[in-house]
Amino acid sequence: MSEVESFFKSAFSVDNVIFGFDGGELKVLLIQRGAAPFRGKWALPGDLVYPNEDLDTAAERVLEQLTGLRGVYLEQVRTFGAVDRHPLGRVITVAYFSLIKISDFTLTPASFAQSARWHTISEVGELAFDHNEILDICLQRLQRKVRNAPVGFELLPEKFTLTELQQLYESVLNLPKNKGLDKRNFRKKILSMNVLVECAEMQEGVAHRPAKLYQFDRERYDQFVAEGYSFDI
Amino acid sequence: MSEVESFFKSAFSVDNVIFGFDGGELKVLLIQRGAAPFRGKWALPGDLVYPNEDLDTAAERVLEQLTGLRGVYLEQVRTFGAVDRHPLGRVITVAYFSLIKISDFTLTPASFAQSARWHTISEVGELAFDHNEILDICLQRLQRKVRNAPVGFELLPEKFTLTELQQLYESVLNLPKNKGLDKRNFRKKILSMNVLVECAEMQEGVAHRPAKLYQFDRERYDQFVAEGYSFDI
DNA sequence: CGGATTTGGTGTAAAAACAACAATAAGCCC
DNA sequence: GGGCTTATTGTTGTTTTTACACCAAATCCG
Repeated sequence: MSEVESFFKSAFSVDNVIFGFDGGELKVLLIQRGAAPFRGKWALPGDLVYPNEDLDTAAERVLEQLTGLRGVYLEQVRTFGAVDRHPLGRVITVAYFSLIKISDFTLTPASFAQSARWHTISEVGELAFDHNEILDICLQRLQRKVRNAPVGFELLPEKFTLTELQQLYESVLNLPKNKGLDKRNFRKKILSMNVLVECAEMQEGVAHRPAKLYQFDRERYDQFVAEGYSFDI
Repeated sequence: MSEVESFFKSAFSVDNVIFGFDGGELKVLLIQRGAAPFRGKWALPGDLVYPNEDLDTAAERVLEQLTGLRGVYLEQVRTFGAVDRHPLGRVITVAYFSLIKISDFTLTPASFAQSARWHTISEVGELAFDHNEILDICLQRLQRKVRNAPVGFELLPEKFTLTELQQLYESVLNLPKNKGLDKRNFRKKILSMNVLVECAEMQEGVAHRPAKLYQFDRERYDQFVAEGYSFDI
């Protein structure tokens, strides 16, 4: 223990809250710890930052090693630095959240090794370290962010239906099933922003009337932003 | 240099963007560096975090040592950790901003020693390290925050006029003098929130019609928040 | 003392945004 | 074809936002 203590005299790490959206629900990717402390407990994926590595790079690395994904949405949220947050020494951690299209997620050797698994937010139990607090803060940040920036699309496939988009918002914002958003008003609002383009294709393989597919038009959005527009739901 | 290098092998610091409001303008408190690197350059007040000190505590300490103030508004903003941000080694820094009533500010020995001085935002030149970037990010954060939380009052004296409050918003949000907020609409909006109470006193010593003084009623605000209200300007 | 100067304080009407609400359409399954 | 399931669409009343101009109260100065 004392060697470990000396190694951990003062270090910094990144932890990554990886959100995904599947089956109409917001999920978070957790790993099961294989070593002490908190062996066997679920935790946020994270790692120490290498001496010659930028913080963002470290967060990207953690994400890529676990999911195989690069270039996805990643945002720093806050740094957690309580003196006693790590039982083996002083470790402050910089928390990030990332948004991935869950269908792109592929199991990597690291995800096997760490028994990574998607958890519905509500079914997350007691996590290692202060990871419950970190998850909580990151979720709040996502909830704010999704309302004033078009980041929701990062969680959906390229082409999606308006119903899927609405379910995404209801799930992220944790709105009760019945007391959710009004379908007509939601469509009116999102379409009036002019950042969605209608694809030629329709939904396939469903046992009911197929819906139109839409895509987010980032170029047009960027142009609106340059003109002073601000996304708001 | 090499001893310094070994000391700075890996460390973390806090930097504090201290905002004040005076003469109708938003100001930031900077210090002039007395030692290398960047000797003589203006910089944000900051310090290394002690081994047994929480991050927030370190930020409070930096603030108190420089201004003599405790218990003022303080918020963590972001952590800056580019590998080369500090010329002598790896130092990541956690940026905070704080809001103080500039009239409460008293020069401490530390402020003399560090030649602390208030700078108007627009007249801030090139700062040490990556402090221009930090200042910029913190200012953006303040601009967002001031619109959806009642933090503006932290910059004003206990009792203030509605004109002062409006000037505060215009200054923080950097609105052009003439194309600012509409006086009537601003008053209507802020008063309709019911979080200001009219004092019995009036403004004194002005060479024109004196204005009513108001106070922010935090209790009432907290109660509204508990009921689901959200501040928004 | 009276007029000039300066800032404080107030209301209304038009436009836009928001909220509430339900009936028809299009495909699949049998 | 009939039943099932989800998709799609408009209107109306209410609230919120915006735009806009005049009188009031105090000091200053002649």
